[in-house]
Amino acid sequence: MLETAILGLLNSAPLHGYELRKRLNLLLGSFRAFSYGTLYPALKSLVARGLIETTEREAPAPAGRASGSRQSGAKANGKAPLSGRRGRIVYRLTADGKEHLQTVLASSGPAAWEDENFDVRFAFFAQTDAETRIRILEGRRTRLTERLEAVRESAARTRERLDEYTLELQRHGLEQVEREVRWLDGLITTERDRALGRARDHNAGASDAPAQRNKERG
Amino acid sequence: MLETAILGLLNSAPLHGYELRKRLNLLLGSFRAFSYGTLYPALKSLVARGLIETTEREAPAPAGRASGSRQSGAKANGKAPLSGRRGRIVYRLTADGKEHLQTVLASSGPAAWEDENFDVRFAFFAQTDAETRIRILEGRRTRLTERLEAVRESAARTRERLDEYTLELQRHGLEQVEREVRWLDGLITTERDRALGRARDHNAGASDAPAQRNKERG
DNA sequence: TCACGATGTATCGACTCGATACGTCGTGAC
DNA sequence: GTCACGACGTATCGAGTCGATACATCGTGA
Repeated sequence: MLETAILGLLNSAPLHGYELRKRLNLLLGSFRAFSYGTLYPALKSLVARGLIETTEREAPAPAGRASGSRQSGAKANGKAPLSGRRGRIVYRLTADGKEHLQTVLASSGPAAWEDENFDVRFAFFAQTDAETRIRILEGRRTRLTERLEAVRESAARTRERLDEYTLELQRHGLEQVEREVRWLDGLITTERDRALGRARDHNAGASDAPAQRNKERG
Repeated sequence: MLETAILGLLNSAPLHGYELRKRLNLLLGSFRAFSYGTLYPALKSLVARGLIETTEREAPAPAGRASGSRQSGAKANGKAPLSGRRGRIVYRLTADGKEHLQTVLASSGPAAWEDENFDVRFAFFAQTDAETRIRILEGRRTRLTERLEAVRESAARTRERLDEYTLELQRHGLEQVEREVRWLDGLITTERDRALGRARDHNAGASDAPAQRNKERG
């Protein structure tokens, strides 16, 4: 769900719509690509509910009418797209919004591992505590294996009625889901190992840097 | 696109809505699952445009008011769900519909290999001629590699700003798409081999059964 | 100078889903 | 027997989303 993604991004830094969309689509990569027709109504709704607020920074070229040169160091670095453009609408989390985000990120019900939500929840795992991460991953895994079972069963009942291309499509779809399950297995193992590592560190009092992956060199 | 899928299914046999949806979701397997809220309006639109027509067969338990026993051999076989229920609305292709379907199945433009259409087009490859099949597969492949390139590029520009979970999500997404490309490569090779086989058979005058896959035993 | 592309906000129509409503029919529990 | 439950069957509604589009500013380069 878009709203969670917006809140999650704004939790790191205030952003305006255009930049928000770019980061959103970078965040979710090849999975989804929210459009403005989705983004702007969502922002409006969030403002109306008091979860985010607008801060009209970067005033629209004040006083000096149509004169060309911009006043701030706009293209000075040449990298940051956050240069002084024109009346952009920058959104920021309110206290209510922060609270709501924490509630959502701490939840691990079915809503968290359904198709339309899982990737967003996963994208913000860095802001989610370890037990919730594992619960969501396991819920997702169960969900996928259930679907796998259902498809296999209904396919077995009607196998001979389908032409080869339909069969190939089904076979490919099943394979994709199976691969997803194996991916989840790897992630769950990693999370469990980390939890053990943290427990051990807690006993022995060592570093708390959980950033390295145990399968990185494989 | 749902409409193409409906026309394609009705091209094999007349069906009513409920059965149509079941076959639709079996056909597309784990990819999509059209709901009634999509199906019935689409049927209505197709009827309005004269591409399909309703045939009110299987009359609604005529005359014999509320008496229990059904008159036809309803559960006699126990397998066919097409037994004599109650006033079902059976849809059938019209001549216009058949023609439209042929036009659509023969087309191989960008619309055929975009995300939302490709799987439906693929599901009806058995009703599509070989050159169109290859063009669609190659178009799809090009589309995916373009997207791969775009995601890789934008990821390279912002790699260090992302946390490990976001990176893992991106990596997984890229891997899925890469696998899709390799799948397409295999299909394209198979199609090309078949085309050669057909050409050879045409010269030597042998069988025209194109059903076996050349990678089945791999 | 002026066309073009990037930046930026915003809306509209079309499509789709999930939930829901309503109704028939067969089956099995009690 | 009867009654609840699940399969079958048609249909609509609200909400979320996309793609196209509109409009405006600004920088760049032909």
